[in-house]
Amino acid sequence: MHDHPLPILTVDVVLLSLRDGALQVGLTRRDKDPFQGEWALPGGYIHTDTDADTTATARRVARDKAGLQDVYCEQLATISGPERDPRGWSATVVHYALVRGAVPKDSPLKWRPAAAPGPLAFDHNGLIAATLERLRGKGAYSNLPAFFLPAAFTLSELRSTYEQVLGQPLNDAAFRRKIEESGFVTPLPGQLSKATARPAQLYELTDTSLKFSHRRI
Amino acid sequence: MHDHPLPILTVDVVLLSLRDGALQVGLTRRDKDPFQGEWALPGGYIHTDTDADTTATARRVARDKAGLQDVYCEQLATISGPERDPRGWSATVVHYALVRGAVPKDSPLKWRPAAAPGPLAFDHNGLIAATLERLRGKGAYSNLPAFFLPAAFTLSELRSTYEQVLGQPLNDAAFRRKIEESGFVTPLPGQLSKATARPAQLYELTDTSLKFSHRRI
DNA sequence: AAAATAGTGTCTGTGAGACAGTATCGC
DNA sequence: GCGATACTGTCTCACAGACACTATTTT
Repeated sequence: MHDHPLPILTVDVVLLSLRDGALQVGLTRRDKDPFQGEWALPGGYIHTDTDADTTATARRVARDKAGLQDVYCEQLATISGPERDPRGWSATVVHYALVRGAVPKDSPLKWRPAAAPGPLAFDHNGLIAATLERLRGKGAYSNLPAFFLPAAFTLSELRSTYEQVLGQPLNDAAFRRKIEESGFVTPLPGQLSKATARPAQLYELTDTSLKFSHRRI
Repeated sequence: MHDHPLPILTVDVVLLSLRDGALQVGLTRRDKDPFQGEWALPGGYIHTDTDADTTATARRVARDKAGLQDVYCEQLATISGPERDPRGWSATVVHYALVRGAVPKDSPLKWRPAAAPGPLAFDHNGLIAATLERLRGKGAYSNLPAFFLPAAFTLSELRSTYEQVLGQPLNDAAFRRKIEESGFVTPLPGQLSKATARPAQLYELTDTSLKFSHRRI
């Protein structure tokens, strides 16, 4: 059929969560060689008997290795080469997954700041950096950052989330205008948050799928 | 090492060229099963002894199967699943490659309109459609469309290229303003095109690598 | 001169940023 | 009342589209 050996093919998942006002990435400790004992992104092999595609593999990894059911998962890119894995020529289909709301207390992962996760196995530091860059690019024109929030949220929380994802402060009045006109969110009638000062209107995502805006948020 | 069989991993290339005022895609006829005799994207297996990564594989395919040396090549995505190849669970790392200038006369490929390439093997129609979508998205904010042009070009040719890629007409005055301010191109001093009417200033790309603009072109 | 393409100047509407001002809570 | 957070109204500047206008070539 073919006269070239197939490369090692894996799926790695950059699990991201918004916690303590900063993007955090979920890491696991490797229990086998190569890089045994070092921190790494959760990942695994494709189960050709059950996985519908590599995104299904990523979802399975998030569920089985991290206990996370409710994530927004998307493919980032495939990174490959002869040197990145000591076992030989390898390719990894990298996905990123945004955790909705707070991370469960019993999460088996270690959560580290995504901007400075510490030294990791393989080229995983680079994969996280590439994910953050993609997130910044896509987040400025879509409802992607809202996938970090629980079902109901205030516009102040939403703006703060966009600021964390985009890495820059946003003008409050302009943000409200643009979000209003984007149609990304719908107010929950009568529901107000119980904040420390004046209560704020609660909103939910109009559509929980990825939506784009023709304007920059 | 692992108890799951490795999927079939290939690299497919969506070769694109601007010809006769429309985007054309380069196709090859399959000489073996599956889909023997049908039209398909050029592709192949990774040569783990020589290829530095999957983009190197794509460049090698463009060179050996299409005779194209001077292409801009970039990864699109990895498409995978149990059904897309009758031989079993497979993944293909799709790249797209933009051919600079005219296609050589002796190109062994058949060139078909990218918007309507006819029925193709595997899921290759979908891969072409996804490439066109990516091209539209990326082309509106970058110098990507200019990679279809030869080294020297006029602003009218550049605008026409952007219009082909974006699929919509562009305002001439606004286009000149935006291109001017983007810094994407540099005038070639004294050189003028020998067009049918008034000669036009010739330009070249300031930087032949992919550059982004903060404004929409 | 007419046709054709290249290139410029100017008006206008839209939208983003800035920021002051108002509203509603806890204390 | 005061502080804090939520929200709104308005001004201004930047920029995109429209389009008329000028410029330079071939025929």
